[in-house]
Amino acid sequence: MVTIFDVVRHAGVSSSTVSYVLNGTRRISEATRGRVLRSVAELGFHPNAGARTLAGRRSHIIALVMPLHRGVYVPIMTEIAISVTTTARRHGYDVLLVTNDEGPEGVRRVAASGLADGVILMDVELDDQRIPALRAQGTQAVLIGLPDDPHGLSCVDHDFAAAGALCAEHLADLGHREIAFIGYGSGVYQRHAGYAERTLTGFRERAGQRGLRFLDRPCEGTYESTAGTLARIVADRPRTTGFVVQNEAAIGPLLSLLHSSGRSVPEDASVVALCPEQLAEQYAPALTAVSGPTRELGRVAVDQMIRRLTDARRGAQPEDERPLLTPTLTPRQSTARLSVPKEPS
Amino acid sequence: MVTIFDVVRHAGVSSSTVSYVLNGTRRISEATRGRVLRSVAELGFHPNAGARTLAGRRSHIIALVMPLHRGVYVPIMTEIAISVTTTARRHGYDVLLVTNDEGPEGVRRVAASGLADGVILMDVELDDQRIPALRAQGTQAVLIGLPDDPHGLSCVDHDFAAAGALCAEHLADLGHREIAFIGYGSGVYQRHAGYAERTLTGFRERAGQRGLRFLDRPCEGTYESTAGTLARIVADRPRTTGFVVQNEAAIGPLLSLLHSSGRSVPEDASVVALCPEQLAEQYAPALTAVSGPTRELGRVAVDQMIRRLTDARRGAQPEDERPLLTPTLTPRQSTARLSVPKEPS
DNA sequence: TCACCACGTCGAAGATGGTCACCATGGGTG
DNA sequence: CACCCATGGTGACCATCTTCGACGTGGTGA
Repeated sequence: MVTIFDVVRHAGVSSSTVSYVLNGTRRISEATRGRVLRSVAELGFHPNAGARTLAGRRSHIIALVMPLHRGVYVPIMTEIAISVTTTARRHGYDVLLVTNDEGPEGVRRVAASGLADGVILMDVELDDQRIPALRAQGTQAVLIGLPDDPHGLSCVDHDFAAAGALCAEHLADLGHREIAFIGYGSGVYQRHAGYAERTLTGFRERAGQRGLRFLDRPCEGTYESTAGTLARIVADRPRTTGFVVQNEAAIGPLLSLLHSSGRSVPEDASVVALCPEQLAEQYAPALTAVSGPTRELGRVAVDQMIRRLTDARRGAQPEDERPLLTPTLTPRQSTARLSVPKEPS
Repeated sequence: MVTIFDVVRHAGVSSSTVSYVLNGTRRISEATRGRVLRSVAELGFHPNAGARTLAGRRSHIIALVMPLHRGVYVPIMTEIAISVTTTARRHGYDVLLVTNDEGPEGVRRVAASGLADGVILMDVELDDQRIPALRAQGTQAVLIGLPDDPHGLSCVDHDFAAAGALCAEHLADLGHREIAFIGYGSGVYQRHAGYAERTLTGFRERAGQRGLRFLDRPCEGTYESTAGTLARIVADRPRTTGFVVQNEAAIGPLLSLLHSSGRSVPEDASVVALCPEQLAEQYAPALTAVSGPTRELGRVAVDQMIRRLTDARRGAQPEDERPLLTPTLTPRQSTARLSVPKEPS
């Protein structure tokens, strides 16, 4: 094993100098710095993680707590995890993957043992049980999602209300007057996943402002449930020409159902999806979709965490931030101007 | 911060006893054990990770190296990551998420610093650059996938050949004589992802044994490329009645293309997908699919790692294992007996 | 020319919180 | 009485960071 003293000998400096160079703790002349770095590279020195953690009282590790539910859109979570990891690396941190099956105890363990310097929580529920645990430990935390009471921690999330509003706006611009909103299964709403509600709220509000008639229906996302949902929508509001789908699993079924019921997209019905670009492009026709900057979510979360950690190390009270990331609507082939107005004036 | 000495005072024992109880290193009488555990629980003691790592010369952390490619089937990777994490926890290990953008250097860093006791590699290429780095460090490693030269490390993978064979078998049993195999885009084969080749080999072999005529075509998975692939298949072999799809992204396009070209599934064409159950169930009709036990993959990888680590700690040479997990075919609505034989005898 | 200062580096002494090889004790056994 | 087993205690590490007084060097102002 290569230790710091091997570097000390090889570079002809003291161990404190090596430490200073590697941690950037103090100004070191460019010449010495270069010599040390060359020795480090040549010997393949990597400071022992345990010793560094113990002596420095920080682990250079951020814990990322991932949800386990099926039904959450997994690739999104993964994309966030990856952007968290790469961003963390850029700041010299590694990422510990923690699953949620340990519940609040997992968070407590990771924080209390000093395994991680901070915790990033994904898929936050409105009254999340892990938050009090985090507060009690005095651990730095960043949430991806918005809980009821976020004091003492930073949050970041998509601006779901804006996303919902964008959908209404776009369909209104295209002349549609009657819209149906196809949401998630009731389980998602019961889990108090705020994003579902906020999207709906944003949609409703803007739809109201634009004078649209609208209907919203939960949907489990299976073929059968989507069929049922669509049937009820058509029964209640036969003149519906615009569809907003939030449940990604329902998109496929919805398209085939529309097709098989003789309505072609976008001539007879426009469909806006709330889903990642990648998914939207896979359908035929390609879907007009509203999506938030997923990778950004992870990046911002880590940046906030780094800020909190450096603040805390300086003895300052970290500032609670709460940015919302703006989604964008990308028009594709699934929406079109209402060509034959159902209500000629 | 609660240290082991707080427990020592509270329970009235020595620090080694506390350590022994917590690590199960040694027999401790039931009475003492209970007293210690009660104190630990009462004080909320969690051994300091850094100190434990330094003193014990092991971190209780397993590094999991994840690929970054888009286009690989992400949810599978995620499912593996989750099963790795939960299994590791059952053995008292945590999981460090390492992305592949650091390349072999990432693996080297994590191993040389003692940050992780072992490394699990996903998405292994045939001549993977990270493997020599691992060998040089003398780090314990388990690969998910099969490289060219796996000596000195354990591997686990699906039995892709068996999966390919199952597809051929099933279609042959149903009376189909002409089959088309729709593979991944050429990029996947160029990356030397062994699984694509092995599936194809298994399929070809069994198809040959069963006297099937078959055709295999790569496919990028977009709507356009799938359309092109299908057109060429129909042109070359108009009597094709069975389809095997390995590229999950091509499934949706394939189904709509078959539909729009007037062939209904399964009456006119049978489709077998090589994909996870979850995905297969989302289509209409639900797909007959061959899938391997994804979670099992992560579980087995971790179990192998644990075995290697305990062997190595005992001074024994860890045994290289190389199990292949058997896939299963689940019949659903997308395959049927060929009802109107094209070649009446 | 000399006192003084700022800068960069050294060296050595803790501090960090557990682990584990080795040792001590005490009661039972042949 | 010698020996052994079961149990629990003692203390030497583990490898780095941090801190702090000291020191050499070159520049500055009197």
